[in-house]
Amino acid sequence: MPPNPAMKAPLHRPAVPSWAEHESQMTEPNKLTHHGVPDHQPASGGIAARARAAATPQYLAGLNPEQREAVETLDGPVLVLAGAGTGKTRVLTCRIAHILSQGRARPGEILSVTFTNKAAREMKLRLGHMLGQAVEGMPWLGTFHSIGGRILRTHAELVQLKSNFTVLDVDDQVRLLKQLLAAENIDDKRWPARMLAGLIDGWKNRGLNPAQVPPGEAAVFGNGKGGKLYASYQERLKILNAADFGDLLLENIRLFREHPDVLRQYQNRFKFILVDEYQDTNVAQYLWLRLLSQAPSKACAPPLTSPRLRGEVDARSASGEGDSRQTVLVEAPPHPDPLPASGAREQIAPPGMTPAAPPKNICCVGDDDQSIYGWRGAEVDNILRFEHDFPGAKVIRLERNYRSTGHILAAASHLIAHNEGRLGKTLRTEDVDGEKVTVTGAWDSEEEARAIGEEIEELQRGGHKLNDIAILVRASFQMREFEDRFVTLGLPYRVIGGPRFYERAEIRDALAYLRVINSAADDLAFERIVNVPKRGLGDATVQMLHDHGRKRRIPLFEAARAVVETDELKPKARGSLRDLLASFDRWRAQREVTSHTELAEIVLDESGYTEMWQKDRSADAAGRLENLKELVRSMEEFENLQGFLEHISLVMDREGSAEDDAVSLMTLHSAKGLEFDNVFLPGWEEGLFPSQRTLDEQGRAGLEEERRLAHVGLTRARRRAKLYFATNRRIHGTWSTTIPSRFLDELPAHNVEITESKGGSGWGGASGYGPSRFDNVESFGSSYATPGWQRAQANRARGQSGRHGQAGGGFNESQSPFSSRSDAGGSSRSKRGPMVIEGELIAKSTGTTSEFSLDDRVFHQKFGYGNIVKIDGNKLTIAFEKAGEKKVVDSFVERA
DNA sequence: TACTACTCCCTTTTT
DNA sequence: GGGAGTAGTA
Repeated sequence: MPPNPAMKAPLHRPAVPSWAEHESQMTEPNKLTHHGVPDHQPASGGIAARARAAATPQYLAGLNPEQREAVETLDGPVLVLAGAGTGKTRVLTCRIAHILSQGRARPGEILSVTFTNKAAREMKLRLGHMLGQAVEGMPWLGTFHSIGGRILRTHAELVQLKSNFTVLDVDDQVRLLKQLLAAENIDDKRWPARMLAGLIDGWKNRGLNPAQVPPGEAAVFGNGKGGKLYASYQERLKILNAADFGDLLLENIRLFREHPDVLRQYQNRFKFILVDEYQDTNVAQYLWLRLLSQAPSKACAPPLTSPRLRGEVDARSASGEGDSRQTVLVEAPPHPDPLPASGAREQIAPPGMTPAAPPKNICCVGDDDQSIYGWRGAEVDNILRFEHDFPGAKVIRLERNYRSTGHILAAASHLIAHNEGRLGKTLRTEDVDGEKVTVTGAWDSEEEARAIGEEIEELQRGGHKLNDIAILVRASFQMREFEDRFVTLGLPYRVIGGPRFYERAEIRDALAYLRVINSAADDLAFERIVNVPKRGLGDATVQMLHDHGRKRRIPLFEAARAVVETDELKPKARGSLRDLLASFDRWRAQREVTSHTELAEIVLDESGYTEMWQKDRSADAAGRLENLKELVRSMEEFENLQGFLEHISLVMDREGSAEDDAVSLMTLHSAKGLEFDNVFLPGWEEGLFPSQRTLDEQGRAGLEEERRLAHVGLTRARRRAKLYFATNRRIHGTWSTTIPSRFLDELPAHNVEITESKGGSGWGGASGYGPSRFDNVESFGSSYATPGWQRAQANRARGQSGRHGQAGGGFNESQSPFSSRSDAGGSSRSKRGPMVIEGELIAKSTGTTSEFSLDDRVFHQKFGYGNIVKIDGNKLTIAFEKAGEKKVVDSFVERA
C-alpha cells in the first residue's frame, strides 16, 4: 500500500516561470469563459460592462451578500473577519477569480499567501475547479515561506547567499548551535542549544536581526552571550550558504530595506495581495506584507528611504532602545515583561500614510477568535488593529455559519464571549438546533477512552462513517490512550499531525547525501551522514575534520580530502573515509549522466544506507524503507536535483490517505480549518485544558488563547460535539485528581446536556454538575454484537490492523479485545482481565488453529521480528527481539 | 568506537 | 511512564 499517495500530486514544482507563456493569453478577454467564469472586456466600460453587471457571474451566484461584498470590493484595503465555517476559503478563491475575470490583474500580479502548504494547495485546487488550468499560472500563491524563499533565491547575492542555498530544518539548526556553544565554552547542559534555537526563532518571528534584539533580552541566554551567539549563528549560516525558516522572511525584509529598487519591482508587480489566516501573522510577516503593500514609489519617495517609514519599521522591530514591544491593543493582559506598554504601535502606522502612498489592494482574511498560535509569535494584534494600520480599510464580517447546528454554535459563541480582547462577531446559523452539546464525566482517562470508543461504535452502528468522526485533544500525550483503546477494539484510526515526512530520520539522512552531492560545502549534511551507516568514523574523526576545517577555513568535505592524504587518522578510519570521498566523487560524476531519481537510488544503494535498514530488525524498518521509496518517487515531480532540494524542505508534507474509513485523532491545533460531523473533545479539565502552563506563563492572555482553542474545537463539529472530562488522569506517570475545566462552566446551560456516563465512579460536585456514579458497567464488556468484535474478526481474516497498515494491532494481556471487561466503579483498577477467560473466548470464537508452527520467525507491525515460542489455537506467544515476549493473535503477524 | 545504563523532563507546531 | 539524550564502560 502506498503510504503516502497524497504526496505525489501536490508537491510544488520548481518555480519555473511557466506563466510567462500563458500571460499573453490572459489579455484575451474570453480566455476564462469555459469553466463558468464569464468573459469580460478589459476595462472598457460601456455596454459590455453593463451587460456584465446585469448577469451575475456564476462564481458569484452562490455567495451571500457579505461574502459577495468581500469578493467584489477590490479597491483599497479590506479586512474580512470570517468566523468559523463562514466560507472563508470560498471568499478568497472567488475573489481571485473575480480579479482575473474582471481583467484587473493577471495571475502573475496577484500575491496570495497562506500559512500552510495544505491551505495553498486547497486554494489552488479550488481555483482550478473555477478557472480550469489557469491556476498553473498562479505563481505567487503559496506560503509566506515558500514565496519569501523564492524571492530570496532570485536575489540571493544581495543578502550574501548563493541562489542554491540550503534551507535548514530545526535539527540542522540545533546541531549548528551546539557547535557554536562549544566554541564559546558554554555548558550546553545549562544552556541547551534547543533553547537558543527557540530564542532565535522568536527574535526572527519578531523581525529582529542580531543588532536589534534588546540587550536585556539577548543577555538572558548563556550568561549574556545570547546576542553574540545569534550574530555568529547568522555568520555561520552565510558561510554554509544556508538559511533557516525565519531567514526566509527576515532576510527578505532586509533585502527589501537595503535594496529599494528590488522592493519597488515587487510592489509594481503585485496589484493585489491576499492573506489567509491573518490572525496568525507574526511581526516579521506583518512587516513583509507592509513593505509589499505600499504603493510603488512613483507617487512618493522610495518607501524605505522615507524617514517616516523607516521609523515605522524600526519601531516595529525594536532597535534595541528598550521600547521594543508592540503594546497589546485591547487591554493589555498582565505581562511578565516590564517593557513600557506605551504607544510603540502608534508610530507604526501614522495616519498620514495614506495620502502620499495609498495602500495597495490588500485583502486580509482572518478570525481573531481562532488565533491560537500566539505562543509561536503570532500577533492577534495585527488583526485587531488592521483598520488602524490600513486607513480607510473596509471591514466585512462574515457571521453566517454554514457548518454547525444551532446548539453547537450557541455553545461556541457563548464560550468565546468570555474573551475580552476580540473584535466581536456573532455567528449565526439557519440550521436546525440539532443535538445539544454533551458533557460527560469519566472516572479516569482510561475510562474516558473506553466511553468514547463505545460512542464511536454506537455511531458506527447508526451508519456513520468513521471519516466523519474526530477526536481532538489538547496535548498529544492524550492520544496514546485512544490509540491503545482503538488498537484493542480494532477500530481504524489515523493520527493527523505528528512528525512530518521530511522530518523523519531516514528522509533527512537521504536528503543529507543528496545535499552533499549538490553542495560540498554543506557541512551539516556531511556531518549527518559521515557515519551513517556506521563506517567507524566516530566523534573523534569528525572532531578532527572540524579542527582542520576551521584552521584552514574550508568545508568539512574538503578537510576530509586533505586529511586522508595524511596519516593523522588510524588506517581503518582513513580507509573508510577515503572510500566515502571516492563515492561522493563518483556520484557527482554520475549526476551529469543519470537522472536525479536514478542517482538517488544509486546513492542510497551504494552508500549502504538501504542495506542498513534492511538489516535493521526493529519494527519500523520496513516503513522507513517504504518512505525512502516514496522519497525517490516524489523526486520525479522535479526537474533536477537542485530543484528538488530547493523545495523539499518547504513544501514536502505528508497527508494521511483519506481513502480508508478511519477515525481522525489529532490535537486541537491541527484541527483548525477542518470539520467533522461528530467531534469528541476529551480532557476538559483544569490544568490540562486550559493548560496550567499557559496560564502560568501567559496569564490572562494565555487563558484567552486557550478559550479560543476551545472555540476552535467546538466549531469543528457539524452535528455533534461531545465533551469529556476525567476525574483522575495520569500526568507524567503519576495519577492525579483533576477538576472539570472552567470552560465547561462557561457553556450555556440551555445548549448543553450533562450525560450520565455509563460507568465509573464519582467526580465531585465541584463544577456544579453534581455527583454521579458510574456503575452500569456491562456495556463495556465484550459483546459479540459490537462493531469492534466484528472488525476484529474481519481484521483477523484480512490479517491486518487499523492504522494505515502501519502501527499494528495485536495485543498482550493488558490490551486484549477480549479482556476489556471494565472493573470501573472501584478505585482498584486492575488492568488485565483474567487470562483464562480470554483464552476460552478466543478458542471459542475463532475455532481455527494457527497456520504457524513453533519457532517460526515472524514479523509484527508494532513489535518487530520474533520467534514463536508457544501456540495456543490462533494465539501465539512470540519472543520479540526488541519488544520481549508478547501474546499476539496470529492474524497480526506475518511470516518473516 | 559502540553499546548500555541512568537521568531528566515532560503543551500546542508551521515553515 | 517513557523517550531522548548523555555518561560511562567494554
